[in-house]
Amino acid sequence: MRRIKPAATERSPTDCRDACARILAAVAAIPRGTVAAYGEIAAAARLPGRARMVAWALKQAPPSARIPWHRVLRSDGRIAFPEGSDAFRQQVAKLAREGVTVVKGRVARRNDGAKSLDALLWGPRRE
DNA sequence: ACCGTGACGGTAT
DNA sequence: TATACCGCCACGG
Repeated sequence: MRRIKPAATERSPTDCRDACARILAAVAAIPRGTVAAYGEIAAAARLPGRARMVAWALKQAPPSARIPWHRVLRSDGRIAFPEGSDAFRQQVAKLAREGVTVVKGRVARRNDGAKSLDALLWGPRRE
């Protein structure tokens, strides 16, 4: 596991060392072609209520870690970046390459699939 | 130590 | 459905 941050922040039980590792692992576990919400990842990383920390972890993660960050969306299925921004377009492109389409900043419902966004988005997750 | 700022989320309006 | 608020937590000024 790579060093996430210099010693400065590694002092409290809530610091990055373990939490961050779990977060990145959770994101890496999202199946290709599916997506998950920041809050979902936080919960999976045993950090309920700390969705913002997921965003932070992804931001500071080096590209070399190859984390599938594009599979992480807001709980309402919308892209977290401002529409039109570089990151926004990049995420849409990456998702499209996995068969996930985005309309107006929000992940589109699968034509024949689930009736609700949740069923589509989180469907692959075990029940 | 205080405070504003987020790749957030849930509830109320 | 779309906003507005407020709770959340780590960072940086």
